[in-house]
Formats: sequence, C-alpha cells, structure tokens
Amino acid sequence: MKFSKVPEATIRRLSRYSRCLEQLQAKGEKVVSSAQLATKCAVNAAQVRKDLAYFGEFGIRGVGYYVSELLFDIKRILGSDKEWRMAIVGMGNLGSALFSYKDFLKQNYKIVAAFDIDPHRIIGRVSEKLGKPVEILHSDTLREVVRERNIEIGIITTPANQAQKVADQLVEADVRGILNFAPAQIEVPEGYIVKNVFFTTVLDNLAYLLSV
Amino acid sequence: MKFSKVPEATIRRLSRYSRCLEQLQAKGEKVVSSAQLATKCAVNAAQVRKDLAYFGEFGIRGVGYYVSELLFDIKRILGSDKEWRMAIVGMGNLGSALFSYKDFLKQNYKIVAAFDIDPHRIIGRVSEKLGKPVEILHSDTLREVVRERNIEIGIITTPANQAQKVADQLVEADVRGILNFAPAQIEVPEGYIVKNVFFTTVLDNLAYLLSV
DNA sequence: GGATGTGAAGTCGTTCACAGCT
DNA sequence: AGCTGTGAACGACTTCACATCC
Repeated sequence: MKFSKVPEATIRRLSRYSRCLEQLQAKGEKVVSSAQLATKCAVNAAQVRKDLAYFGEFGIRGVGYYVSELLFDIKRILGSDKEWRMAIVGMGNLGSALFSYKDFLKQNYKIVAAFDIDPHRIIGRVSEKLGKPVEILHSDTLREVVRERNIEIGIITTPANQAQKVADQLVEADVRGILNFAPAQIEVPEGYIVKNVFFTTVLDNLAYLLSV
Repeated sequence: MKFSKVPEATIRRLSRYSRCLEQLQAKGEKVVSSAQLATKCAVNAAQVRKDLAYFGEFGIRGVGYYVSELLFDIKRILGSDKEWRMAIVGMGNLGSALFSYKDFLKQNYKIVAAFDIDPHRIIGRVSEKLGKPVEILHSDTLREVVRERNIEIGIITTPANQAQKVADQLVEADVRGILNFAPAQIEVPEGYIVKNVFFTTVLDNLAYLLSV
C-alpha cells in the first residue's frame, strides 16, 4: 500500500484536512480545490497536493477533489475509518476527564476500559464526578482485560514517576500503541509506538514566544 | 546571540532538556556532557550543543555543563523562570481537570481564574468534582478580570464551535498567549500567539502508524 | 585528554513552476 | 481554461567532523 516513508508533518496535516473536509461536507460543498482547502487549513496549496500524492491520485485535473470521496480516502489512510479500542491507565483528574471526553467519541476512538492501582479508593469519587457508575479495574488485570476487550491503544494518565512502569505493563500485554500524557520520556521496544501529549512543553513554547 | 530565528523544534527540545536536568539535579549530579544529556533525551549530541549555541556558550570544553547552571539558563531562555498567570475558559470535563492539574503547579504556571458561559449551572458540580469550592466567573467579566489579575495566557477548553469566539474575547482582553485544546483552527491578529493541543491529531497519528 | 562550539556536508521537508489531463 | 500531479529548486534542520579551548 505505502512505499516512501511519509513525513510525520504530512500525517498531522492529513488529520487537519480531515477536520476541514468534515466542515465542508456539513456545509454541503461537493467539490474543493487544493487552493481552497489550503487556505482553510492555513497551508500551501502545493503542500496539500504533495501530501495527498504520497498515497495516490485523488483529484480530477481542471476540477478539484470531491469532498466526501477525499474525506473517505483520508480517513482510510489515517486508519480512522476503523474503530480503535483504548484503555486509560490512571484515573486521576486528567484520566477521568478524558474518559468522558466527547471528541473521542465523534471520531472512532472508544475507551473500553479504565485502570488504576487503587480502584477502590477512587471508584466512588470518579463515578460521582462523571455522574454515572464507572467500572475501574485494578492494573493487575490489565493483561487479561486487554485480551478480552481487544484493546489496541493504551492511554497513560498517571503521575510521571509511574509512566514507565505502566508502559512496561502495556507492552507486556502487547498493546502496540501508547498515548502518553505523563510528562516523562518513555522507552518501548521496537515495534511499539509511543506518542506524547505534553501540555507543559507546549506551554513552555508559548511562554518562550511571549518572552522573545 | 539571540538573533537568528530559533527553530521551534529547538525550543521543544530545550523543554525536554530542562526536564532531564531536573532529574539529574535531583540525583545530585553536578556535571553533564552533551553526550550524556543527549542519550537521556534520545537526541543527537551535536544537536544538544547546536540547540544551546543559539543562545550562548554554556559549557566548559573538556568538562561539560554544570547541571544547575544549565538548568537555570534554559529556564531563563524559555521564560519559565517567571510566573505565568493563566485563565481557563470552558469548565467542562477537560477544563476542570486542567484546573487542578498538578504538573502545572510544579512549573511556574498558575491558573488564577476560571470562566464559563453558565457558571451557575456548573459551579456546584465542579466544586464537588474537585472537592473544594471553586470560583467560576461568567465569560462576560473576562476583560476586567484579566486586567485585575494580570492574566497573560488563556486556555481554551470549550467545545470546538465556541473556540473562535472565546479567542476573540481573549484577544479583546489583550491576552497575548492562547493555549487551545478545542479541536478547531483559530485565527488571531499579528502579535498574538496560539498553540494547539489536539489529542485527536496525535491519536490519528498513532492510529496511522499502527495501521502501516 | 576530552568535551565544547561551529563551519561544512548531508538529509529532509516545503515551495515553485509547469507539463499533463479533463 | 483550469486544476492536478510532480520534477526541480529551495530552504531548513540535523549530523558530521574537527579546530578550539579548558
């Protein structure tokens, strides 16, 4: 399917195009040119075409791209046409917020399990927070639950000092994809993938730009 | 010294070096070489030196860098030596989670105000969630509160369709830095800065890599 | 001796410009 | 005529390699 290695930036932009195309589709637009899409996404028009060219030919010369076709194709490329089943590990403030984060649901990302090292202590509190009873499992059961529920992505929302341990458990349970919110560098074996979401790095960036 | 434009990637790495140096400092290490720091941060040693070279000379040839000095300097460069006062707009699940996110406190980022369009409806619920009474202000008061409390950074945690409106209000209140969690592209005038934190983009990225 | 700081080389991503298709 | 797809030019970031200094 894919050959030349695709820049990560391209994948990020594909995600952005996808959001924009959804808006266009909602507005009832049928066709869009690379120039229009580029303007909407604040990128260069040639960039749009190059990004798509990594994966095939999706447009019609002299016309542009059919909005819903292109959206469909991009989702297929990103793998966001399929449903991804995820587990959250660490049900503190951030974990429980993500647990009921609506924008995960819109996309095909489903959280199908929540773990903590001390479910008993927090299960009542979290259920109250979220206004509904929540099942929180002990981290010890991770491996079997992952298998039972076909979990492919693990989300780490523990404190930084536990992140590596949790990552090890996820790897052990053969969860190949990890989304890490804990501000800590994580090591995983070849074949496993970690993506970080570091708020504070972004904040540092912002602070820097405000200081210059 | 601080003239050539610095790549954003460099600033992101500086943030990472800073985290690693804190760990080294905690361990009582006095001196570190670019090679050691590079290994710890999973980057190239020359990269470390080049990144620092944008801002001056911090090392001693034949020796390395003094950990606490370098940490101090990097924090000064990033502007994270000073205290940054922030406001959150949108006190849903994510907003209230960030409100009590402990890693903000460690760094010099302080959330000093929380806004919502309907504080009355949610103030009780959020206070319960967080286990302490929380002051949530009506978005209408944003401008004056920003002035009174010297707020320099605004965090947007509203639904996507309200993000631009909130950004406009922040700009209107002269908040120059915006950290946007709503999955929407935001426009601000010259001189204002937006940084996005899009979980779902990162998830799309992860899903892509798992699909390849 | 050993590690930094840095010009030069190399790699990667972006933009240009136009041929080619509808 | 208009817009895509793409080789070529460009620019930016990373890595190498070594002169420089402690």
